[in-house]
Amino acid sequence: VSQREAAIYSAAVRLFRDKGYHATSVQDLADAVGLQKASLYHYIRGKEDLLLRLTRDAIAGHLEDLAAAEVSGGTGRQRLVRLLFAHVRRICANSDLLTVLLREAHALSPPAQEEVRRLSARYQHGLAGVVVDGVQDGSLTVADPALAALALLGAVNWIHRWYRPEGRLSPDEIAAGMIDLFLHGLAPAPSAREEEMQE
Amino acid sequence: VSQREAAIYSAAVRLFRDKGYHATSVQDLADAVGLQKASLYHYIRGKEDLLLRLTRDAIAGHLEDLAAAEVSGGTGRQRLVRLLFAHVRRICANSDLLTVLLREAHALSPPAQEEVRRLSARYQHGLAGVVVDGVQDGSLTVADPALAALALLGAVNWIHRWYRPEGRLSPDEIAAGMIDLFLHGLAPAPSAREEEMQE
Amino acid sequence: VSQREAAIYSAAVRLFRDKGYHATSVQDLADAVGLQKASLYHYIRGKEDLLLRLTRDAIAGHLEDLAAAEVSGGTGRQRLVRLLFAHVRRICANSDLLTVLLREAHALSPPAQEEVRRLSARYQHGLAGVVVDGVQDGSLTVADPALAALALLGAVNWIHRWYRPEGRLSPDEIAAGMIDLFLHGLAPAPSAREEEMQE
Amino acid sequence: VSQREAAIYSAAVRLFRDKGYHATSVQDLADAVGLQKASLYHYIRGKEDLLLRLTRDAIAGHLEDLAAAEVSGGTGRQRLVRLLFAHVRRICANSDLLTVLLREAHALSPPAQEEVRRLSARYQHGLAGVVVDGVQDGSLTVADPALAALALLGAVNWIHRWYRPEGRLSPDEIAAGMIDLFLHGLAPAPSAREEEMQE
DNA sequence: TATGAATGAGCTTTCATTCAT
DNA sequence: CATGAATGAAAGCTCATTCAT
Repeated sequence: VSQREAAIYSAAVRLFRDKGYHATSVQDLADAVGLQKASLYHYIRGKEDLLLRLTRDAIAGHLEDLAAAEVSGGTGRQRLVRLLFAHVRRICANSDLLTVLLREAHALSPPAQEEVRRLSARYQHGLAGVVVDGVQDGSLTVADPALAALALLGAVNWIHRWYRPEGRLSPDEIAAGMIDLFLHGLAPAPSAREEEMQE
Repeated sequence: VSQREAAIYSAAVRLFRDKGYHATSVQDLADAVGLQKASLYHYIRGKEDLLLRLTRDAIAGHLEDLAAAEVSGGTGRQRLVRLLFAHVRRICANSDLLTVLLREAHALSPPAQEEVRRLSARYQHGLAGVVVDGVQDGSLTVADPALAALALLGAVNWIHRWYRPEGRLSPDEIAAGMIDLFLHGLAPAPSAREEEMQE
Repeated sequence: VSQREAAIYSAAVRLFRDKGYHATSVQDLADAVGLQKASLYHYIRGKEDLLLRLTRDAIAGHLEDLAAAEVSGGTGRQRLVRLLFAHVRRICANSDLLTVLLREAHALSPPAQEEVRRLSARYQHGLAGVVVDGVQDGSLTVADPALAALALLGAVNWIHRWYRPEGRLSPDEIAAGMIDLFLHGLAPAPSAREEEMQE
Repeated sequence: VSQREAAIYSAAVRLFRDKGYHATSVQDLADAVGLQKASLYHYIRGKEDLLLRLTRDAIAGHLEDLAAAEVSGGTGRQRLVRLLFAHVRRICANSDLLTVLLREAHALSPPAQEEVRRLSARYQHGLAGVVVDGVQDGSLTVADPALAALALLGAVNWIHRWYRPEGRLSPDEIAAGMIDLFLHGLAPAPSAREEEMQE
């Protein structure tokens, strides 16, 4: 990737994040990198292709984290903790990119959407697999691992909507706080599970 | 609200959800309700106004749930459980609407976005307040209530991305499962918190 | 003409004058008279017909003035003075109407424009005729009566662009001042005509 | 200004003059210059901007004439004669442009209208100033110079409504005829001013 | 007499993309 | 590599008018 290409990608992330994919015109992109509209087409195939690449890159990073966690040693719980840390760090470092991924993927063509969906599902299943591992090796206890994985994913992905670099908590503090919550819950030590189930 | 207006609103929710706000043309909306484009303008002020109304309605429902939970009796934990149940039920019943709210709100004009942001913040703070209540009355134990509220919100809002009415779990089962997870965590009985913090 | 019709006409004059014919919507007219758009059509045949009637009325007034002047006695100069007084008074009393006539007549259909053109020409020729009368009876001296009539017409019609009821001069003062100017000119007593002709 | 821009401007003048600003669509303009609608927008910012430029240009020409007359030597009367000649020539050469200026300026946005009004007022005051100069140096005699300036302006601006290049009088003949009229008036040599004042 | 609903035609403008230079 | 010019398509919206009630 040339320098120009990198500039185009990062401008695209920022613009798509700020204005949205559809509201960002090719002219906006050209202005942001100091080129004419037509010149952009030496570097990109088209506006949608640009979004697709961004989207793919975003997921690819998370899949790398997943792979690293999967091959790392220790109990399932330890691997889950490592994965969540990596996930939160990546989100905080690239929150614009995740915003674009989650908000604009539906602007892609059906086949591209399908690809994104497949890659996302792979990550989700990997995460669930780590939870299952923890259950099997006794380091985790959970009634519905798939549901737990979805809850975890939602909680951490939501971070991109509120995280601010200058905020109260650093990425690692956010990760630690969430992991603590997920592992030990909100209830004080021994609790009667029955009562709160009835609304 | 006349019958036509209701038809327009529900068509808008479905179309905005399926194709996205920008990719849905006024012509699409007109076709969906069997009117000419121009006739739509007897019922709506414009496309963006339609989105704004939808968005407001979506948040208003959740704010009603919040108010109901706040005035309900019992411990903070009990109120939190009630609120989460209501939240999950509402999301599952109107998942398209939440999708539109979360995905398309940025297409609104700056003042409208600000309004949405303000209303959303009110809900978030209300949720956090319930958690704080629980901590104060001893029914909940949590280090960072604000962070916990964000985690809860993320986990339950994420549901709109995967919930299918015909799926394995009913809305109440989803709510019960998530609440169980949030209250008791993934870790088996007593746990040493220190170790897992180091990645 | 019913009261409603009169209200519609006067609202139309005001709106056409303020916003222009094309920029005035039927909705604007309806709002101005407190009716619904559709109800207006009980009183008017259509928007253009409304403009045509206004236009015809405007010229008709001036043609009445012309007829009155023509049958009045005295020298041509006296009749010219009377006509100009009447013209200025009418313009000042109805400056909005003249604005609409002069500015918006071209929005009419070709046949309607032709009618307006014909009526206007009749007035112009009548005015020129009075000038010719004055030349023939010795009360006026002018090289090119037709040109003089056009100059007079331009000067007095221009009044609608600057006259304000609250202004420095009353309509009669304006008329008197202009007539004085037209009759005696700007040059001091005897003047050498040759020099200023060469630029 | 490129050739295309010039073609667009002149087409706009002709079309706005023939059909009026509102009745001229961007499609009409595009057809007139042999481009697609969208291509026009490489040369103009928008339809109203086009009108504004035309309008500004129209006044600018007259203001140049004014400046030239003001710095020219001789008596006030001589300068007035020069200015009127220039004015008439310009109107006859560009009568379409003046038609657009006078008839369509009200279609501009309020700020643009204000600009046009200001520039027009500058010309009017300049003309009145020349008349005042003539009064002060004794070359002109007039009771109300401001009123006289308005009368002159009306008479000459009216020309755009009747001038035809193939007509009986050339622009210079029109100018000479009008100037003669304005300087010496219609009344034969000695005249009793009182009588004609009473209607 | 009054109107809510409806509409076909048209508007100005923006868009992503192509191509000759 | 870069770009000015060009374009087909489509966008959101407004319009004057009609008509059943």
